Amino acid sequence: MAEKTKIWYLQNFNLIQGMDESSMEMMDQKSKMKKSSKREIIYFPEERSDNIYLLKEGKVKISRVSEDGKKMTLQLIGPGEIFGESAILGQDKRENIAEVVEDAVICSINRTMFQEMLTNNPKLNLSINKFIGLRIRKIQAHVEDLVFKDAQERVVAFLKRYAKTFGKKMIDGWMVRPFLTHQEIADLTATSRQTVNSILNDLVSNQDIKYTRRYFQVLRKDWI
Amino acid sequence: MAEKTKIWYLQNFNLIQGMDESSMEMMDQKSKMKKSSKREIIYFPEERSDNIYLLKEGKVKISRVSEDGKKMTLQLIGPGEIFGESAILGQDKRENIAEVVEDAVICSINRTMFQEMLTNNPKLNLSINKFIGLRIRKIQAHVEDLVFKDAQERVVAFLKRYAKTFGKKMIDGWMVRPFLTHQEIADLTATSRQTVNSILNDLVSNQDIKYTRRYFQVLRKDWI
DNA sequence: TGTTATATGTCGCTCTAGCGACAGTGCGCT
DNA sequence: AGCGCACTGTCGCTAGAGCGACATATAACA
Repeated sequence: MAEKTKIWYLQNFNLIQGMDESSMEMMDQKSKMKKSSKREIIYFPEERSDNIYLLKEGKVKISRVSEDGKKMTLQLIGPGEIFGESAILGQDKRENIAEVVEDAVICSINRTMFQEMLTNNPKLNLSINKFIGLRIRKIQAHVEDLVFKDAQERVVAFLKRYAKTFGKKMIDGWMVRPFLTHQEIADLTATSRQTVNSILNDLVSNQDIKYTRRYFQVLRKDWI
Repeated sequence: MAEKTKIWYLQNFNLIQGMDESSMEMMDQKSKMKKSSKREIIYFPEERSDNIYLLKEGKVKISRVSEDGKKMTLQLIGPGEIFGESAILGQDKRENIAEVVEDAVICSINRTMFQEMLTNNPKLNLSINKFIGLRIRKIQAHVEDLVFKDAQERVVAFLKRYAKTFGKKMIDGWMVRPFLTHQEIADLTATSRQTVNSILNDLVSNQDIKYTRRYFQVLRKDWI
């Protein structure tokens, strides 16, 4: 893997900004960059949490399965985000599944190594804390949605977030490509496939959104 | 406030174990200890996150209110636990409400001060990270419950946790005192007062639990 | 100890949304 | 081009649980 590219990637993580030169170099040397294609699993539940990951390109889905086999998606990770951070939060075993849902470039760093960098870089530590705080707030928002919002509101809230996180601004609204299947949205919003279907159709006929399998577009200006 | 007591309290926080002597002393000098009685509010939403808190005695409820005024309790904090940790996670304003629900002794530490201690004490940092990880896992478990469990299962799961966290082992099962009102349990489990009522009655007639306003007791051995 | 406020118990109505079933559609692969 | 599979669309049934209403019990406080 070309070193130049790797450093370029690294620098584009804002949390890396806090690092000093030597750590930066260490990070570059010690991290491994790898391409992973759709459906590849980065880690399973019960696996040891040995690494933390930086997602450079693509999308990764963090999910978990209940005892009776039901699926729930916790979050979608986009380019520039960290995942598997439980490794540095004192969790020895994974509880979630990390699966590549769009061809990805992922950088992995050994847990101990990262720990070490943290203690040597108060600034990096600060950035990481900020990131963790953000993550907590996201999960809490998830809880809030589940408690306060009905199915329709949850799906709409998700679509807004999806467009904001992964979309690009176009002349006629925000655009994301590709789009998800109804089932995937159902898993993300704790609803059923059929419910997602009817909600999406309502939104389309209401001219709020437009979509095919290949893209998703928000038409309403006040959505984002 | 007697200094002896304060130090004793501090030492009983396992996360404090990682600190060196001087930080320990600093913590002791710089932290403020205060008694707060039921219904007192420690912080409100929108307030600046200037402190983090250690709860020494009593119980504190972390909750939030939705735009349309509905309440949701996020967690109950017990003796020996930290709360308000968002202050060191890059969150400038509170999003939750912290309210004393049982007469409490609370120690508060300035955010900047704590930050400083963190950078000087890698071990303390590690402990804090562990604690944060635990908190994240708890919130995720909350999400999982909301998605996978029905009302009855959520209430039962909560009661188990409640007994385990706050209870003492007696001859005939785990005992907590005092108990909560049905409404409080409803807020904690995202159900309604009436539903909690009927579930609790079922559990009582099933000899799983026993309770009055003053205490709560788990009779089934396999619950904990 | 009486009075008031708060908590509990119970009923029945209503509505959301999950689920099975099955038909229709279109994407991808050879 | 054609076939098959995965995704989408629709319907109707049903269970879970929220909610209002009201009666009763218990605590709190003067």
